[in-house]
Amino acid sequence: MRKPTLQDVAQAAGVSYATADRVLNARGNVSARAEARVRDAIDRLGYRRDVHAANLSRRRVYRFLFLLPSGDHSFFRSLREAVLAEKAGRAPDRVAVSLREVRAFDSGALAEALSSLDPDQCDCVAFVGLDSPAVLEQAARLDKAGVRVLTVVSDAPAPGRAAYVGIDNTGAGRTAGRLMALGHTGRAGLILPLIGTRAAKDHVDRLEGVTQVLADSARIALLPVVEALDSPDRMRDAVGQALADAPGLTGIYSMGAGNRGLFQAIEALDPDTRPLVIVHELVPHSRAALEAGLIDAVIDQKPAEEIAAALDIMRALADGLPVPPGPGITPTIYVKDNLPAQPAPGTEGDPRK
Amino acid sequence: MRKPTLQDVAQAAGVSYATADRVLNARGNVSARAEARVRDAIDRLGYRRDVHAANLSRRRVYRFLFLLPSGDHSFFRSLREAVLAEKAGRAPDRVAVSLREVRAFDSGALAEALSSLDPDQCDCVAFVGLDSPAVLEQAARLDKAGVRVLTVVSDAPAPGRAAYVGIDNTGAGRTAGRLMALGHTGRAGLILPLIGTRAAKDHVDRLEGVTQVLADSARIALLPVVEALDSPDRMRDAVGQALADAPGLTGIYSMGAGNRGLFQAIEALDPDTRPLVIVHELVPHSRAALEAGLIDAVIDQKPAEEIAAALDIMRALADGLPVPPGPGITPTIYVKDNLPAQPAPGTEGDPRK
DNA sequence: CAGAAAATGATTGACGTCTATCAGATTCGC
DNA sequence: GCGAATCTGATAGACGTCAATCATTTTCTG
Repeated sequence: MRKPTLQDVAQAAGVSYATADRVLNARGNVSARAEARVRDAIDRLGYRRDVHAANLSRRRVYRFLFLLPSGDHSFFRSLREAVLAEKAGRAPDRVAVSLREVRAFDSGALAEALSSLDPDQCDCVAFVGLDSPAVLEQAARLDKAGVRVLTVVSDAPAPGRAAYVGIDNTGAGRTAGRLMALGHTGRAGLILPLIGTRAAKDHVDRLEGVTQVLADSARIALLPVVEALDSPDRMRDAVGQALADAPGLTGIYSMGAGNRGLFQAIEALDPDTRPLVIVHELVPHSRAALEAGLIDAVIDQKPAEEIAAALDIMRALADGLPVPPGPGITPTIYVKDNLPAQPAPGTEGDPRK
Repeated sequence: MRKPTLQDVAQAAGVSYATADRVLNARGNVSARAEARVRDAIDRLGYRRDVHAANLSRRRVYRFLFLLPSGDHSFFRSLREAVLAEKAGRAPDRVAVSLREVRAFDSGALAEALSSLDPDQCDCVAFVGLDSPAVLEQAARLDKAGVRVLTVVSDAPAPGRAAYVGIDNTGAGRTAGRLMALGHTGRAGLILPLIGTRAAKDHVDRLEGVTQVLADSARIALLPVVEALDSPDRMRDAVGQALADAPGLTGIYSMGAGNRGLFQAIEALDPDTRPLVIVHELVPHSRAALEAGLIDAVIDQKPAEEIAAALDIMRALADGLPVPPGPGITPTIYVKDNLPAQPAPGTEGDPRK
């Protein structure tokens, strides 16, 4: 009743251990007949290779690399922190995670970083997708060289890309729209959509989503989109301007970053009549604004979960297993009352013994 | 630069492998001096025991048991399904998960099940907490006998209970209240609170939460609480009654189960003027109601994540590690647009090769 | 049918740890 | 300082797999 070993398989197949091993590890020099018998025995016995024993024997270490945007955007920072946190936690499982930073939104730099990657030093790379020919080409090259490639946060339609881990941004935009509509039950509204840049696919997708949902409701109108380039200063000015121009403003939906400026503008308003505000990404500033009642909801893509899910998939890819399905990452809605416990700073890592 | 082995530690400490092993595994018969030298070497080298090699050698299998409520409540069913799904996925990691069903809310049955547990057959049990002396006593007994004990979904203040995995239900109730308030921006409201039973702590906690938040807003009033005992029929009747009695009803918050009856009652109303509806737990019925636009939001405690988190903790407990912090489970808000992809039925498990 | 090529079996030493045994060394009580 | 108790070192065989070698058998080729 014990789990069958390869020895058992060999015996059941009527071949030697060596032959069973040759089949299992595709070493060649096996007759079709013997291979069939072994495969059959594997099925019959329900044999599963003991990955841990195997990894022990071959001294295997999984080498995974994250190429993530540098810069001090809080969201990218939390992505990078999530990687470092996982790094410590996965070490006992023979997973060596490393992190390299590349200039944000710079497809040239990303392609360069990918091209300098030695396929013998890395089993799997993950990066934030950028739709550029050079990037796609490098992804294909790595795939051919035996390095599994996956995208996170934002997809890139590279042919060799084995998986994407991230949220559906159109859905996230629709979610924001749904909340806006909820906040306008029984009354008319005028909403200001703030975007970082039209060049960012995720921002555009969110815009499309919110537009879809709000188009349904005749009473809610959208002002023209303002591009604030993820800059707090521009953001503050743009919001000030909009509030002055449109006194009847009832909602603000910010699809990009740089929300610090937005919060400053709102702080100046009467809390009882301020517009309904929804922003993206739970970072220290947005969390504080939510707790202070300056804003109403934050839509988050849970970077820590994203990284964890990516690592699980990288692991499966490296072992040659099918990518586990999993429900994908769904955007989460935070209000003041369902915030996760504040992680104590510096508590990550260092699990003794 | 390789990871140090116990052999390296022994050498660095100037003792034999056998002595280092005696220290590491607390086998006794070691002088204080030798022990100190070994401990020091462990620290200096940053030695970590290779758990996988150790488990291989000692043929260890983690035996974890979930005692979960039986019955066909969708929520309990999804809990049980989550356990079965994890069971397959964790087998390669030497984790043997088993599931036993006990009558829901029956503390006698739970205590009985706990008492019949053989400490030699199980490393860790998880159950849905019930605050009864018999249950607490059994938890303490098991803890003494070396079986780690944790509660899920609902806590029990047992002294031996090593961890609780579940959401903060007061927070969940507040979250619902916040959404209700959002849906009543700029207008007055009258809300019907539906509860399963006052005997269930989680229901009462949610009620307290929603009351807290709505007390702040002078324009929103709460009707007297209706106990529907998680029964669809009672639920339907209660809602029908309330709609007749209070034509100005603008919101319904259902804190318990049996929402099928609620959905039936709402289906009969004019979709444009129906009250705002919030329920708990994303199960097939509530999901369908959300997709159909019958209700506005579902607050979910993510049973699959809860089980996964519980298993991670059980594993850590069994290895004698400190319980990893982790942000706990926060209740998630689902609207029509951020629903997880429907898991294809029967796709779980059976990962070949 | 001989010779070459291909397939198979048998075996061995890792990997890092556990568990056990046994002989030898050190310390202790008295 | 003698026997007993305690401590220490050395070693060996597992666990399930990998990777390699070598001898042998079978099959193919012409």
